[in-house]
Amino acid sequence: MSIYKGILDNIARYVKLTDDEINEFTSILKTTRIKKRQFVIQPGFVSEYRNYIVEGAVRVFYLDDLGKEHTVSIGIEDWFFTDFHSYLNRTPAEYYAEALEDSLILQMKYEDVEELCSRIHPLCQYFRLYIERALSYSNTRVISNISKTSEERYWEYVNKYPQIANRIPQYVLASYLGISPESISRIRSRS
Amino acid sequence: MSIYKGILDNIARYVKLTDDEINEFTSILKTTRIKKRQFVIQPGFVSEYRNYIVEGAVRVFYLDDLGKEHTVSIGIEDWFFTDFHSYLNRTPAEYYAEALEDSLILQMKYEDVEELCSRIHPLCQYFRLYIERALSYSNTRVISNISKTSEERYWEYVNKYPQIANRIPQYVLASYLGISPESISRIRSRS
DNA sequence: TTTACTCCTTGATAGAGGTCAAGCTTTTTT
DNA sequence: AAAAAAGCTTGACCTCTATCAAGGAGTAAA
Repeated sequence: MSIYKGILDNIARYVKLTDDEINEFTSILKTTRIKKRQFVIQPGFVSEYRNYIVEGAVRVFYLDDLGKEHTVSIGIEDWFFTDFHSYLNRTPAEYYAEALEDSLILQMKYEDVEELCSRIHPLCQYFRLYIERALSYSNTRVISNISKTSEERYWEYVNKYPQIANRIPQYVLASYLGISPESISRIRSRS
Repeated sequence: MSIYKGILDNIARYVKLTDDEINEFTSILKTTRIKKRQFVIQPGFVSEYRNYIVEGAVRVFYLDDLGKEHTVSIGIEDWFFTDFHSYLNRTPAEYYAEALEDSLILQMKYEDVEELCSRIHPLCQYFRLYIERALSYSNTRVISNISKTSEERYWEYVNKYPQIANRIPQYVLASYLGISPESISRIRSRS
């Protein structure tokens, strides 16, 4: 089974590409294996790629002035990740992306994506439709952060993504939800 | 000066449209005037339109079970707003959109946008590029919410958007930042 | 110029959740 | 299998900020 099956199925849920277009698209994909705890993106370096996870788990996080980690995104199979600001503006990244497990990812360079999107209309449609949904999800997360208690956010996440919650360290989930690891531990013990 | 100047300039910052394409695009725009305190989107009704603000100010907010308001977005001239989840999935809205001033907006129906985007490649590009930046901004807001104190978030916003902060009621900004109005008042009095 | 909103401020109080510290458990490495 | 590293739990304490309550200021309506 092709390594590209996942991403091509993902695209096919939104648009229909011809065989030629599929070939053009897969030709810009770089396959990369990363070991657990290895960094794919680091502050100071431009995040050159949009990354798609074929297998494994990756988190993107911000390290603040006090040395505390704040997780921007947690991705498993069939998720995209990058430091979007760095990727779009070709400026040094502010975030780290770290493999939480040995992972296999597909990387597509900014220039290649832009070139293909400007030439292949359906591919442009795909990214537009995909990202509109990502934005809708991000809005939900913002509201959850400002309107819900730590306990509510924790159970909401665990119920919505049990397969992810059971797969990642609790301190990562804590830093994603904006809760201290100790509080997560206490929330769990309460029930 | 045309009422469409703002949105066409916005598009022109990303892509070049032909005169015919511009005409097709402007033909789907519905011009709507809304009075201060009037609702454009309400829970229970599908958010049919992507809305662009020509003149005025609009906020989108969520009303929780306890009757508290949580502001999703604050927009002034040259901003888009909608309940994206409702708009994309044709499901009843969960948010309100309320005019903070008498406003003039341009409304484009989901079906019309999709039809044009599937036919006019540069327009699809425009929305893709625009929304990628919106997503990048949304990520920044998430990190700000989980990593910064109320006081830091307040001054960050005021320094970044002084023209908006001075134009909207403080309780709206409070509910956007996830801070109580009383705390905002105390933060201000502290300096 | 009263009346009535709407919005903002200030004080008192309480509680959610952060921090620090120590010990325990599980996983990884050698 | 022992050692080391990584991750989780629990207790004590404390701080930030939400909440409740009351009053003040500014604006719009009558």
